[in-house]
Amino acid sequence: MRKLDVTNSLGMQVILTSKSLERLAEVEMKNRLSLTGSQWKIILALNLSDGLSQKELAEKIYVDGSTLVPIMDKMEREELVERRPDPKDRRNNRIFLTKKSESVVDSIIEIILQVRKLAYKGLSQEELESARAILKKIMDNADSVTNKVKLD
Amino acid sequence: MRKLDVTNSLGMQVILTSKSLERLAEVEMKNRLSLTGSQWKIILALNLSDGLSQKELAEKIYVDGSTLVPIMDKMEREELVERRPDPKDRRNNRIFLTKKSESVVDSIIEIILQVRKLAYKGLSQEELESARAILKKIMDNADSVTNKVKLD
DNA sequence: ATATAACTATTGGTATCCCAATCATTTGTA
DNA sequence: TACAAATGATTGGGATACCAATAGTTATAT
Repeated sequence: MRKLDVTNSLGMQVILTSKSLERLAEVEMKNRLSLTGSQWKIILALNLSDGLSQKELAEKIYVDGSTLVPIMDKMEREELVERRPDPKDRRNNRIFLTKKSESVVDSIIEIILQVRKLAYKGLSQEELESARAILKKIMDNADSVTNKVKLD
Repeated sequence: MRKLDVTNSLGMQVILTSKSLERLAEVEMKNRLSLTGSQWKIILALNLSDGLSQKELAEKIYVDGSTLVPIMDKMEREELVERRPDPKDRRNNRIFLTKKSESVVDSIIEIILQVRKLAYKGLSQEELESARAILKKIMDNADSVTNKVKLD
């Protein structure tokens, strides 16, 4: 019987660190802004480029289009976003931030900066940038196999 | 209105790379072994140390104890694991692999090695190890906050 | 111009995932 | 020893996530 300890592998470390970071951010976003894990990402994405279609938004936050549907339903009920029909192509929904969600953007950014400060303690800018570049390569390798992302 | 593009940050890259790797592994595990994302991790963990309690197993794969309950229910129905009462402490379930799950361990390991080969293409051992160490520090930083100290 | 293909959003089904609360058991303490 | 505190598994509630299939719309082919 072969044995393989994945505990100390890079792949597993990526997965575990991802969970840690998501948890850390989510605790603060929930306690201080009552936002869920995907809501703050969506608000930030729309703050950068309002009026994305649902498909474009899904790609930005890297989830399947169908995952976004119930999330948008809820955010619309909570008046955090607005779905408007695209006059040029009636298949599309165009998503826009509301005044209510725009008012929390600054707080979201503050929390993210605070999370970074905590998470990156004891690490240099060079280390962080080097890790980021390595992870980017790994993601591109993986995606090119899964075909999730077209190669530009 | 402040703007913050998290797209190219290390934190977001960790989260995205994690998703990419999980998807890549899951496609293979599902197509070839009909195993879900958590099932193969659980089988590997038990293959290293059979007879863990549910709590210990949850910690190994870094999920909440309650998350594990329906997963163990299903794996027990599918005869992939067995829950046995702990005679020394009747609060514990001790989890053991079945013959059926032991028979797929080698295939799981093969798939993981194959995934690594694909994902790490073009990267040196030094780069991989350096990235792993940096992520470990970040995880420890994040966990120390989530588990002990309050952010404010 | 019409049939077909491609595309966007949605639905239904299944699987994870967390937190808070609860039950049974064990440990710690007065 | 009795009784409170801690612990492990579970349940219930809410959220996220994928895939496959569908409806409606637009693009493309004959």
